[in-house]
Amino acid sequence: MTTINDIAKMANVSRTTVSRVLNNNGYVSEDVRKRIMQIVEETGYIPSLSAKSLRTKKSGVIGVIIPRIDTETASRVVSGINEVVAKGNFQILLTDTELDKQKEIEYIRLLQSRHVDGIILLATNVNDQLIATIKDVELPFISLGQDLPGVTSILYDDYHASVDVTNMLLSKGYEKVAFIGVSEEDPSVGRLRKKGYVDAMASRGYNFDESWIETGDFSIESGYEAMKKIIKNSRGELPSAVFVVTDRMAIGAMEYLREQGYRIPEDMAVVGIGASTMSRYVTPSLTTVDYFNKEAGHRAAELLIQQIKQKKEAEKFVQTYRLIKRDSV
Amino acid sequence: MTTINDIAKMANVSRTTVSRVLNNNGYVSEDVRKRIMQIVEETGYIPSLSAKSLRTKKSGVIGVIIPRIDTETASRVVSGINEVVAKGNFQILLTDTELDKQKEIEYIRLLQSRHVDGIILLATNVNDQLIATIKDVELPFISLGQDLPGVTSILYDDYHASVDVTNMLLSKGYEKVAFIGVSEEDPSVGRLRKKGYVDAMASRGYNFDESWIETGDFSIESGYEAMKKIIKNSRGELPSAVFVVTDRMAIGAMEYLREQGYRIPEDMAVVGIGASTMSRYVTPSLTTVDYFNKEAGHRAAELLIQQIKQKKEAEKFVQTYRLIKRDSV
DNA sequence: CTGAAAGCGCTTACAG
DNA sequence: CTGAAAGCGCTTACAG
Repeated sequence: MTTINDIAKMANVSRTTVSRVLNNNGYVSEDVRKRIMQIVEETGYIPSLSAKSLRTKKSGVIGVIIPRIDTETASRVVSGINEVVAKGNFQILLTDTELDKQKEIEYIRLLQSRHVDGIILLATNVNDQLIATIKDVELPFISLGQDLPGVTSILYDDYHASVDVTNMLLSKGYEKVAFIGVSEEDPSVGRLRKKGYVDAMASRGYNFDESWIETGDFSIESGYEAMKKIIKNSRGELPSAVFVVTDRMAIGAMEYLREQGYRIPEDMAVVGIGASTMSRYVTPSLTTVDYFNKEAGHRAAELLIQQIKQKKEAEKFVQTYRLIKRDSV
Repeated sequence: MTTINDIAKMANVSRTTVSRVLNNNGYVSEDVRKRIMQIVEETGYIPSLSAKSLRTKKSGVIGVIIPRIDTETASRVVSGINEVVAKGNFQILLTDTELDKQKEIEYIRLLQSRHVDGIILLATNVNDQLIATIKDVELPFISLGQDLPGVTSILYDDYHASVDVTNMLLSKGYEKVAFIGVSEEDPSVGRLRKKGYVDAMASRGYNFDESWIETGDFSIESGYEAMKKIIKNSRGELPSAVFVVTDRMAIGAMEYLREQGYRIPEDMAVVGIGASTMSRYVTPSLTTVDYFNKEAGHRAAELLIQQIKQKKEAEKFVQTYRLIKRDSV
């Protein structure tokens, strides 16, 4: 491999000078600059960023921790992050926890040892060990989607989105609204979205049966199963609508309803969250909430880069959302 | 930041010894090992992989170049790659060309400068500059989805899949098969899939009108537009089926057909390629071809890791595929 | 079983 | 405008 020393020798200068032209800083005579650039071209010399990073303490890499990359939400976010970091000449070191909580923690440590310049975490849960681990991180750190104490967090407005969805359903005359959520270990998707539903129902004075509430695990199949349980358990008192906290589970629920011959929305209205591509092309098209995941990714990346340039206090940002009304309601 | 020297001092040993216990090689007395591990725990010391990598010439990072991460195919592949590299304690440095050909080349160089241990490229086109760039790469290199000369390539069986789809349509009595492809700059998706269609039609003695062939750009909208053009241009001679080379474009085509009141498959059968999640939940469900993207990712990662351990000759692997028959035919 | 020394490929004061 | 020297944090023969 050719190194800076080889180039220096070939150009008859010191490696200091080569470094200067490569990084474009400090004075170098036009002559020398040209000579060096020539040689760099000819040899196809590629400087070692490991060495540079060891020396400068900056790697130009930002670490991203996601729960699963093969998910529309995550891939949109990563795409958004990438768009802005690429402009700043950063690359993404991607780690995928495959939904394993323990790995969130492992990867935080790993990314530090890899000397990334900053970390963006898409957490699926919040626990003491995670919080403790993050507290020790001295790098710029952004949490996306979960509110992590002491950490700059970009949040979706889960509570209000959920209230809005429920109210919308109620206003349209669907009084018996069922709910399919996820585990409350996930504060954002599990707890807040459920709380929005519960509060909206209560504040409007509507009762709901416990049998109308089921829990899935984000998969399409779990939405299908949850819907099945709701139908089975609600003898007599069939709900007239179901609010599902993710589009994928909503699609599963629709699948079950279709199989059983229920008409959507006449017999049962369905709403999801996520504005997945699928939500638009399914029949009937699914009413859902757009969380602007890509923009959230942009935001996260911008904030991280800002923090890399200049350390800041932890702040909280709440993203906007938009209800998309379609044919399933 | 605490370094290996700090640990050494605190433990009253040389950094050589610390290195030995950290890497678990060479003899170290049980006593000393324990003492060191203690201190490592207490201080939360995290070794610098940049330094290690500079010294050992191995980074434990593999570079992945994709055309767009927010695409089901790409995210499945990346997920597959990640599953196997993570087991080998590698991480992925992700670069997204955003469909810019020039960036494929830039990123190949960039990844080299970052001292990745190997590169997996998902190319969308094949040109001389790209081939020339790759030839100079001394790292283990795998191409996924395009046949790159001199490079180990994992290929989908585009030609035969395409022949099979066309024959299936023909056998079912759809004699007038239209085709929506992509630019032939993309040898796999553009050229081979089209060739399969053309050859199958010809070898069975079916004629097809040039107006039945349109080109899209992978987007749903482009499928919609292509379908519209086919319908508009084929006055009188309306095709009875359309073979679309990607699911997304097929969904777009279906959308147009539905809007115009054509029944699928009675008035027009539709087939895609990709086995996207959407293809299954759209109405009618879309007949498509499963390319097993995740498995392709596994394969790519396995081969790359093999090559990292031991340099090998370039080989070509053709993945299997499966026709999934559903309601759109 | 343990340590001193060299070196990986860079950058950056410092001096001229 | 240019260079010699130190140092970033590790690992690895080599010697004992």
